[in-house]
Amino acid sequence: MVGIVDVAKRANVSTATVSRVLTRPESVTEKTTEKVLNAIEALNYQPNILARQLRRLETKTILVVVPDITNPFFSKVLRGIEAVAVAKGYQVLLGDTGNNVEQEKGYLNILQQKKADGMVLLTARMDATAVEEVARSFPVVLACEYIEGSSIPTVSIDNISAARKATEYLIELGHERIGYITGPLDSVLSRDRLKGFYQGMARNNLKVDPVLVQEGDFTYDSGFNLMMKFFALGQLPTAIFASNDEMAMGVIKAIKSKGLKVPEDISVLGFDNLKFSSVFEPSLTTIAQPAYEIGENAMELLMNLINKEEVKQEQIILADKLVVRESCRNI
Amino acid sequence: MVGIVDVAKRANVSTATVSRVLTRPESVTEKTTEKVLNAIEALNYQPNILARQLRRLETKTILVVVPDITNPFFSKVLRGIEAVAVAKGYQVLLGDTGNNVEQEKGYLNILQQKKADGMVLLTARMDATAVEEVARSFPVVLACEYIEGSSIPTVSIDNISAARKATEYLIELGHERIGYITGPLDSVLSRDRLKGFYQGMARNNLKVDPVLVQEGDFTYDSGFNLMMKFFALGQLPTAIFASNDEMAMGVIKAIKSKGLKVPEDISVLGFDNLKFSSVFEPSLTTIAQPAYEIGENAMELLMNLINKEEVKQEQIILADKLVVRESCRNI
DNA sequence: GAAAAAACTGTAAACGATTACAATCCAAGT
DNA sequence: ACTTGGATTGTAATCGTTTACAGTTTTTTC
Repeated sequence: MVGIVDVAKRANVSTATVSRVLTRPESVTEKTTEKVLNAIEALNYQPNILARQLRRLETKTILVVVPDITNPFFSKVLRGIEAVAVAKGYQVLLGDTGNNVEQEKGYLNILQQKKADGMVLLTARMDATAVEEVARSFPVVLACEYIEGSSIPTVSIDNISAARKATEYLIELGHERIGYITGPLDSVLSRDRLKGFYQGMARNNLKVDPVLVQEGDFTYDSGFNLMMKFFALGQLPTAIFASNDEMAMGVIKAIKSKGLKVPEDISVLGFDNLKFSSVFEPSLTTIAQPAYEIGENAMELLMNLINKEEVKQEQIILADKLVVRESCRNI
Repeated sequence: MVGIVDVAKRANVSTATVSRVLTRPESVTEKTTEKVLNAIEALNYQPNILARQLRRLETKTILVVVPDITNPFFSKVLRGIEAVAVAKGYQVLLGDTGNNVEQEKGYLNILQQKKADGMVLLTARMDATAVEEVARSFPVVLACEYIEGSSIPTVSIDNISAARKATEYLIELGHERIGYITGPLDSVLSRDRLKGFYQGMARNNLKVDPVLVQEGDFTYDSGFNLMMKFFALGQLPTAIFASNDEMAMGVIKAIKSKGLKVPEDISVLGFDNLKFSSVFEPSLTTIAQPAYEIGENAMELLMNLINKEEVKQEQIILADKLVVRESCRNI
């Protein structure tokens, strides 16, 4: 292994000078710079980042905790994060929890052990106090999710208003008997969307039939199964609002499997605007989240925290958008 | 920041002992262990991993270079990698290249600078010699892709035989005039699948019409556009083999847009078996790759390299599978 | 040309753990 | 009681950089 001392020896300078050539070239003569660079070249020297990190007490690494990397929505957020991270000279350490709360907790340690300079959480199902505890001493930002009553910086859309908007869109189309399929209710995000649904109904003086509100888990299968459950119960709604696109697709498949048509017989509305949602038949009317931008913003927020710059805005709310396609129509 | 010396002081032992309690508890008395643990507890001490890493010259981190994390196939491979990585006490550093060859090269440095103990590449479009150079001094394994004539350990399916098998399936169904849409031809993987297609045709004494072989880039749009090109050229094939599912969907959309039906008028075959492929209408007949297992195997191979264990098998070929659904039928 | 200022370079102490080696302790064997 | 040897523990070197501070050289100024 060739180290800085080897370079220093070969170039006939001190290790300090070598280090300076690498980190603050303007502080050293052109002549010495050249000598040093030659030596580096000749020896094919690569500084050991670990040593630098230890000395500087920073890792230039951030940890991203994702509930499921396989979910295209999250991977898009992740990409936004990664893009600005590398632009700022940071690397991304990946923490996929597989939707497992225990693993989620485990990743908190990585921060405390100084293996990363900061963390962005795309999931916050674990003990809120544990997160807050860590956030007190280390840079942490939440993306997509948030923790109620916490002051941890957050970037997300306004799930409540988005769901309300979508619900009211269905109501405008003349639907009154609307079914709703939630995400897992241990996440605030799911609860917020549900809240938005209730608000939309209430504002228009419509009653929500409790049997038409069912808890799913964001998977295609749960959408399919819950729709089948609606069929089994008799009493169909005229429209279904599924709290993500994947479940919406399951719902539609279930409807088709009964020989009915979407949107002619039942309208279906999704949430996320996956790439595939426009390809699906019928193409999905859905709420689009700016996934990539959420990632970018989260990372920028984190950079501010890490650099102890003033954080102007602690809660960034990005705009969502209702994308109207074919899966909903007036009654 | 509370360090090991603080703990040592409070427990009235040396730093060496504290370290031992943490790393080899069996080498220290029960009584002292307890004292130390108490002190650790009281001070809420977390060892600084950087320091340990520097001393041990290992990072317990591996780098995964992915062409596009947003692609569900790659994210599934990644998940397989991550799962065995964390099981073995390693973390995953993510390198998304955005299909950009320059960025790909950049990630090689991370290894050389010792920020990771090893690397798995899910893409190998860059200069083969550069990769080999790095692989000589550091643990590297390739997954999905491979480098021709190189001895870098690899895990993938046999793309040639898989594509040949798929082609022959179409031929069995009676198709003779078959179109093929390749992936980007700067990747071996794409060239292999193309080779398999040619082989399948040749074995059955069928001529390949050169205009029916077009280069795509694995995106939905390229599938759509190339199919439209086939229409524009007149002279339609009776079946299209697209070298991934996303393009196959584009192809099908294009066919439908012309008022034709799949598979009644034209059969379409894909490759990858994405989650959505079974939901798509018609559901796709396709080649299934064991994405998760590829990831697992790659990581296990890498572990062997890192631990300098003997690597029994340098090239692991996993089984692919033709999944027959609705998008192809006999002529 | 000497003094002062500026620019550059070198010495050595960090960073915070691990671990080779030395020192000590303690029980068992004589 | 006195070795002996194994089990614990402590001392201090070490990993490979960065950087405060000191020392040296060069440039500027009068």
